[in-house]
Amino acid sequence: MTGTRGYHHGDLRRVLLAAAAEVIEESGPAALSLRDLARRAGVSHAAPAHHFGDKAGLLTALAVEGFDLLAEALHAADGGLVEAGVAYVDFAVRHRAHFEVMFRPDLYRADAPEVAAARERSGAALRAGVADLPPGHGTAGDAAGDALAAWSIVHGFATLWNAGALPAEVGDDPGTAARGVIHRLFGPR
Amino acid sequence: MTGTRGYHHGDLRRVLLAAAAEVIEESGPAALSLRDLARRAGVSHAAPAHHFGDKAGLLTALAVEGFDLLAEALHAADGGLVEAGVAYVDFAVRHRAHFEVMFRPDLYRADAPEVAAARERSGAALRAGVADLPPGHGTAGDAAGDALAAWSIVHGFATLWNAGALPAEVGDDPGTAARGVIHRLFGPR
DNA sequence: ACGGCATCTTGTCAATGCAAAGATACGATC
DNA sequence: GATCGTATCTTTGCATTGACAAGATGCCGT
Repeated sequence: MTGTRGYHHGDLRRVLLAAAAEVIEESGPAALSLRDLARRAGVSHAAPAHHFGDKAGLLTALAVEGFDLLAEALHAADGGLVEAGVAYVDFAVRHRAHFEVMFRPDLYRADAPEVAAARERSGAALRAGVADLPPGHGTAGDAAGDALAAWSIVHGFATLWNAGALPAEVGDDPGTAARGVIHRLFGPR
Repeated sequence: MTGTRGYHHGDLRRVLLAAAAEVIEESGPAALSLRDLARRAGVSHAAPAHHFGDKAGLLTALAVEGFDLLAEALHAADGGLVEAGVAYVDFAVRHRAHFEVMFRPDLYRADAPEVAAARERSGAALRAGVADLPPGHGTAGDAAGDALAAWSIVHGFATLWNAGALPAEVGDDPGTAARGVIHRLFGPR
């Protein structure tokens, strides 16, 4: 099914998305070339256009996939807001390419309905994590504010980590480092 | 001095950097074209290469300029860690193009010595803000941890704001919204 | 068997980044 | 003030890319 050699590739769409993620992870979105992806997949240079229309179309598909993976990761993280935050950072590091594209609206069609739907799914997962917050945590029960602060701190940490902007003393395990940071917001005092 | 017409432009380097920032602000770094910048400046398409070598060189210069502007903004923000954080967010929104490039190492030569120096200048400014933190703020005097948490939350908020990822309820003034978020970390309880 | 349709290919064009080689003017030195 | 070195800018050329158009191939249902 997947190893085909004939005229029809059979799995091109998935292969192209995976190759795109690989390239972006190694060299960033700027180095992405549709023709290079086609070469890697062993198809003609115009084959990707059929599945995604253009470059923005491919990145749109990648963003949708990313938002869905994120929603899944957040749902899987049982253990309150702190663990959801760790899962967020973990996702950003493990799926660096998806994460990078997702929050770069100039690279894809961020207003596409499929994107909005996928984004909403992960947004709901995030809010569910905040709802688990035990009341009386210092903040005056402002759930929206809590969510914004939590989102900001994990998103910022993940972004800085991926950008290589953090000093070496932070360590080499993003999960534990993230936990320490998140505890300053919502953890035990 | 600046309105030259002759063979020599006289101010090309600055004009190109300004035009680049403008283009990036409007359409993102992916839409940046050296030839387009040259057209805007009224020079030949190869003129930019002389000043910056290549595209990465231009973005390197933009990143250096950005780190210096950030250091300046942080120094100017007297009023403790909270105000420094607000200044950080304010910088990211006002100089969105610089900010975007600064934390995208794949776009420029992040290992260039001029970049490291400029980055260190803004890093020192950030740490100076953290040192102002009154002790006994809940955290056990872990300055490095405080700095990391503070940097993460303001960087994340700024990034999400610029990406247009935040819901409309947050409002339209990044400064006040940021203040609310930062207060959850270090503000009065 | 046949026809519709999704999939993939070939060919083409404008735009871009980069490099090489040449033209022009500024400024220091005499 | 003339001359020479050099920084600045232009012209030309080439490989790569994204996007489009038209055609080839094979799967699938009728």
